[in-house]
This record gives sequence, structure tokens and C-alpha cells, in this order.
Amino acid sequence: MIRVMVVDDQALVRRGFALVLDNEPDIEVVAEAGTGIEAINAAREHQPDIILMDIRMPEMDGLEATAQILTTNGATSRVIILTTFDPDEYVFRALQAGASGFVLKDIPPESLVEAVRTVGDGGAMLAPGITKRLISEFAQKLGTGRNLAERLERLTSREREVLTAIAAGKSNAEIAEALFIGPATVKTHVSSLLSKLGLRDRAQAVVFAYECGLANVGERDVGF
Amino acid sequence: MIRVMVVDDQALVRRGFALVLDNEPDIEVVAEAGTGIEAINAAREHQPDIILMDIRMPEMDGLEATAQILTTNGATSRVIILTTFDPDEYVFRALQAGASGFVLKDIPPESLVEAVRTVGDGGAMLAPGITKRLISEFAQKLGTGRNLAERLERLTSREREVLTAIAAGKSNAEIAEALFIGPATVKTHVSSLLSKLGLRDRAQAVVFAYECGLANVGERDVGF
DNA sequence: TTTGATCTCCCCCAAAAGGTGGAGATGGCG
DNA sequence: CGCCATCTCCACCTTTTGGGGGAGATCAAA
Repeated sequence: MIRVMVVDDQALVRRGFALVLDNEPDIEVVAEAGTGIEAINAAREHQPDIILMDIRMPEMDGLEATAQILTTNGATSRVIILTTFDPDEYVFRALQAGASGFVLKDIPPESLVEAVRTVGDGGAMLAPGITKRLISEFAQKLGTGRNLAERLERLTSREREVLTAIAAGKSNAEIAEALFIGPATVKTHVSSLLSKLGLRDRAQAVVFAYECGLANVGERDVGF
Repeated sequence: MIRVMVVDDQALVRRGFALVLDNEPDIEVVAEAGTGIEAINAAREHQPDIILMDIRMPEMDGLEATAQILTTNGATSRVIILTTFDPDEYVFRALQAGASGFVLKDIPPESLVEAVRTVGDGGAMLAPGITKRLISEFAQKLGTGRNLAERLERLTSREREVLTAIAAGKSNAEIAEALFIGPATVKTHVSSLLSKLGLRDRAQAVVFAYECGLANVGERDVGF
């Protein structure tokens, strides 16, 4: 039995979703809320498996409430964002807040039910258009590495190691220490790889490393 | 009418999918192929709207064939990758190749039909587990910017401009030219922002810019 | 008005980086 | 075996970078 909470400031909409879901044998609506604040309290009290969350709400919007619930709480709930349309501006914030789904309110009822079951099973469900945008964003980030990665292959393995270290923000001296070689050797490698890649200085080398996928956002603590 | 091509090296599987799809009134299977090579030729000949593509195939695998079809061809077709299971290693290559969908063969027939219609309508369809991973990858990339972006706010707007220029691989002289200020002023800003962010040199500044989202992979031509 | 922040620019100086050229050692390959 | 790539290091040099001051102008806020 999937225990669901419905959050929407419009009581009518709320009831509509609740009725549709309660009609399913394996789904039970255990709570409703009309504001973000209410949602947070109700989530703590009822610990639902799934929270259907509207974005536009008085007092506290659905994204903020989602973030609160998923961080402060024991985080047993999973959130599906339900919005009227045109999610452009919200979708990234929603994913960042930890939402497991993002669907439009105009979907057919059976799709909503399917979304609840999918997310209940540990999956995720996005509106098709959103999936598409996510894919294209992702493909873009991956895709740029193509031709650049070819340039990368011109480097020797040692030079690639040095480049990786440069992309970690290391100075020549630090690289020397890390690779157990002399500072002079590091300079040789640096000069060589800059020349091979057609770069001017280590700052450009860092850019190159990120653009070609040698270094990736999120892999590094910027603790310096 | 959605015109579909089915590509799979196992004739039985191929026929199965084809029958399921042909059973739908708005879907027509116009071609089948058993290898990547065949797929490329058949795609050129029949110009299907949707291509259901298996990955594991003799001669040329589905990902390579997908990339070929979507780049060389007039690119009117959209590809849904169909694989047996455990897509871990393939999903990123598939998205990179330009696939619009990635579903597992064990889905119920109606889901396959739904995927075809969704992609036919210009959307995208991923298996729930894949959507989830994509989201978490994405949220991670967005999320890391959080605390770092706070450090960013300590900078003045001018310093942020300079940081952005540094992250573009520009030297101090180039930044001066770009911002219509003297090189000495650039040095002042650079020193100031490095100090405020706790960084040592511009290479670390580039790393910081990428990690906090001030610079993003794919935004830049690495033409230097 | 005074204060603080910001932007602009200057000086000097030390450290780091990058280029050039050379050189010895290793190991693979024809 | 000689050839070539690679890794290692050196010396010498120029350019860039970054730090430490100081200073004038502007502008908004106290």
C-alpha cells in the first residue's frame, strides 16, 4: 500500500487528485495540505511514502517546502512536483530540492497513478518534455568532450596526469610532490602539454580539462 | 500515423515488437533490420519517424548505428534504445549519440507503445530508474554550487566579471581590454577576489568558477 | 557631513610560470 | 643494433602573476 499526501492550495484540485488515487486498490491518501507550512507539519506527522506537491501556494511555495521536508525530516518521503504548465523555470530548482518527479496537471489520471507507482518503486517520473530537455542538457555536457577528447589523446599518460593535477588547482611544486618527481620535470610536462593542446597557460588548461571531461563538476572539494 | 523501424539481431524479438506496434491503429512498422549496417541503410531508405534500436548486435552495435543515423542522415528520425537490462554503461553513450529514449525490454507492451507515441510527439522517454539516475547526476551538478555560490556573493559585481573572464582563460591584459580598464586595475580585482575566495591563483579560480556554476561545461568554445 | 564601499590606477617587488635548449636513462620496435 | 618516444632533470631567460602598499573619484548610506 502506497501512502500518499496531496498538497495543493486549491481544495477542489486537491480532492480531485485524492479521489483518483484513493480509487486505486494499492494507493491510500493519508493526508492533505493547503500550504507549504501545513505540508511540512503533515509530512512529519503522517510520514507518507509519496507527496504530490503543487508549486504555487501561499505562505511557502512547494519547492521550498520540498527542500525542507527532504532535508530536515527523516527523509523517508519522496516528492512528485505537480504544476499547471510551463515548468521551465522551476524544474531545475525542483530537482535540486530533491524531487523524484515533475509532472503537469493536465496529464491523464492513469498517468498520475503510474507516476505515483513508479516513484513508489524507487524510480523517477518526469513529463516527456522535461525528460527531453534534461537529456539534451546532459548530452550537450557530454557531447562537447568529443573533439576535445581527441586532442587529449595526443598527450602522453604522464602529461595527462599533470593536466589532471593542474585541473585540481595544484601548483607545479605541489604536482611534483604528488607525482614524486622534481619541479623541473613538472615544468617540462606542463610546457609540453600546453604546446600540444595549443593552450597558453594553466588557467586555460583548467578550462580545457573541464570542457573535455577530464575534470568534472562535483568531483572536487573546493577546499583549497 | 507514426512510422516505425525495429532494429534487433534476434528475428523473434524483432517480430514480437513489430506485431505489438502494428496492432496499434496509429503506428505502422515500415522496416526491420538485424544489424547496425542494415539499420543505417534502411533508415536512409524508409525515413522512419521512430527507430527502436537494440544495443547488442553483430557488425555494428546500436549506439554506433544511432550516432551514424542521427548525424549523417537528414536526421528526421528519432531513436529509442531498447536493451535487455542493466543499462549503466550504455545510457550516457546513448544520450550522447542522440537517442530520445532508453527503455528496457521487460516493460509491458503498452509502455512500449506509450514510449513510441511520446517520442513521436517530440518528447523523450527513459526507464524510471534511468530517469532517477539522470536526475541525481543533475541535482549533484546543480547542488554543489550551493555553498560555493554563497562565497561568490562576497565578491563585488566587478570582481565577478573578472572572475568570469578568468574562467574563460583570459590573461590579465585581455581582461583589461575586454572590460575597458587598465591592466593595473585588473590586477587589483584579481588579487581581491582571490583573497576573498581563499584561492591562490587564477587556475584555482577557474576550478572555483566551474564548481560553483559561474562557468559551465559546454558554454565555451575551447578555441583559445 | 562623514563614513564605507567600490572602482580606478600607480609603484615596487618577489614568486611563479612558461619558453628554449640540452642531456641522460629507459624501453619498445623495426 | 640503432631509432624513437617517453620520462627525468638542468640552466637561463622573459613574461606573467600576485602581494603590499597608496591614492583619487564616485556614490550611497548613516
